Amino acid sequence: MSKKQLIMETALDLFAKQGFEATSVQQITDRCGISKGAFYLSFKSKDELILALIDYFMMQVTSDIDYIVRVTKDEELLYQFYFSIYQTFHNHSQFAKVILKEPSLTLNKELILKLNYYDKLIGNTILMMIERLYGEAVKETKYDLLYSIKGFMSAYSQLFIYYNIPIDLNMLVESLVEKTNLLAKHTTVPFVSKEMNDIFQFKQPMNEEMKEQILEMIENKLEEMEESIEKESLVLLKGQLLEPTLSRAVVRGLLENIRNQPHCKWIAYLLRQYFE
Amino acid sequence: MSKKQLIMETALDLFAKQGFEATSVQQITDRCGISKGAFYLSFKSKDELILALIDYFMMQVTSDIDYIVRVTKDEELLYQFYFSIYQTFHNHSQFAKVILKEPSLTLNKELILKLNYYDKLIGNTILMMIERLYGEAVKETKYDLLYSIKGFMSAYSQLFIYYNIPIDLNMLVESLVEKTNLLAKHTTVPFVSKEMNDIFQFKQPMNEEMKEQILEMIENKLEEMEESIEKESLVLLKGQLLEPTLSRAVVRGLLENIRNQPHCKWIAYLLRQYFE
DNA sequence: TTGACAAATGACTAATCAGTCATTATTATA
DNA sequence: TATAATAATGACTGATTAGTCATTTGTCAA
Repeated sequence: MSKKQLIMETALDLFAKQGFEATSVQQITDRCGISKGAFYLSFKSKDELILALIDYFMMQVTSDIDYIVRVTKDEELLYQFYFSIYQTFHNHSQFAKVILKEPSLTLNKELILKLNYYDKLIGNTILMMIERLYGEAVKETKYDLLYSIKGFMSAYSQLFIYYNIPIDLNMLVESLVEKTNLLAKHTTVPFVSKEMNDIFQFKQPMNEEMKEQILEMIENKLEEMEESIEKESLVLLKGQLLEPTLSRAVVRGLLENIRNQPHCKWIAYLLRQYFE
Repeated sequence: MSKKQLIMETALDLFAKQGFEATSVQQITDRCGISKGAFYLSFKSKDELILALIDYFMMQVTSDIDYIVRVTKDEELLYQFYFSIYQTFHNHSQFAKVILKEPSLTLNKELILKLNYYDKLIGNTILMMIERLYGEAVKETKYDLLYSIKGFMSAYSQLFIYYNIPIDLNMLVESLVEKTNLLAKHTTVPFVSKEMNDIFQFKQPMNEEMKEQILEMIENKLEEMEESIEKESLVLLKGQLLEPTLSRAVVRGLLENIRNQPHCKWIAYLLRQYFE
């Protein structure tokens, strides 16, 4: 494990237990068995550490959910969606604690923006799922459905983030699927309008700047990769980004190729957004 | 306004903006136009201040909701319930920010216990409402309904706590009433069981110790009250607490008498719990 | 073995902040 | 008005902590 990763995992544990502000850099480095100075070789500041933590986990979560929504067939989608959400909460419960408990951290505007940004991305994915599953039927109420789903996620997550109760995940998910379907099929009174939702999630359309960012990420990634199918795929995708020549099917296949390369999930997610 | 109150309101603003840890006592006292020493005449420590803030607001909220649930007739109950919740969020949005953003505050176990305590009380009130409205029909699913309602509360509260969007409160409430009724009437797959819920909300039955506490509060209150119907009512209620002689109807009336006396809401709430 | 480079150290600095207390100001009382 | 009692002050203390940097340790290639 790299030093950076060691610091991140150690810090995560401590933040989950004590909170961000109450955890000193000294405490982190003591626990890691390294010196304080070594910490500053990996991170420019303590703030940079928490931002890195958020990126590290939220990228995973966001791209996982997006992938599920895109590849799962309709009949199983809602089930798989909730299943993946709660599995993630379970696998990364330490991180979930930090996020759910500490959206304050008012010191840092950047942090709030970051959390907002990922919340927006996940919201868009959920909306996409709602539209696919229920179509025109929920035209008026889809934003309410989005908020209801978010409500279910937060209310039920508390149940097993703080306590280690053995959970029948299948039962939980079945229960939420039923509730979601009920609301989708019978709700008639809308409250959240498109405009209201947009105030929070004003769309950031993919633009040239974004393209540059993706390109840069790909190039960094390519440098550290060894020759392989994955690398070849990424090279082709880079070409497609610069000048679109490949068919949609080929692109889809190439994305599938790189998806399971560690750290490539996020690039795959961004490219998927860009190409559509 | 008393000095204590001035400090509490000033601190609330600052905590809502900057968070608890990031706000220094100096900052609070500067804003109040008093010295740092004066702060410590009103509060033993900074921690005591946040605990006092939580008590001050949560007592109001808890007793308000409980009152609504007890006096509103079934047909309007759900509407009035949500209406009161969101009105409270709106009126005390600064406080809501502190609470919703800062359930961490990991320094202080006492604080977490306190928040848990009020959450439990409110949960019990909501459960009482659910049982009254839907009865046996939701025997299996009432705890899920409780979590769904909590989910709605938190998801929708975000909408207008952080942004000052003009809100059609009536529409919001209608929309949540419909959702709640839908879930209550059609949910068949339960997930949260009584036992699971009890792990969080293990009942603290009213006991002798509680009785002593209420008595002490009443006596403190009586000292600062002037002769009035309210004082007379409170004296009678104190008698009833020591030795029950009055009829239920009389007790109910007396409680109604003191309910609107400032600061008596909480005593009324506790007495209501005790007498039933 | 030597020397050059990089990695790691931890004592130190400067800043912050909760809480104290000797002193001063204000108010109530006689 | 004089005296006592109470309220308020703010400089100070001690503790903590983010971040720095001169020094040491480790690692190679020559």
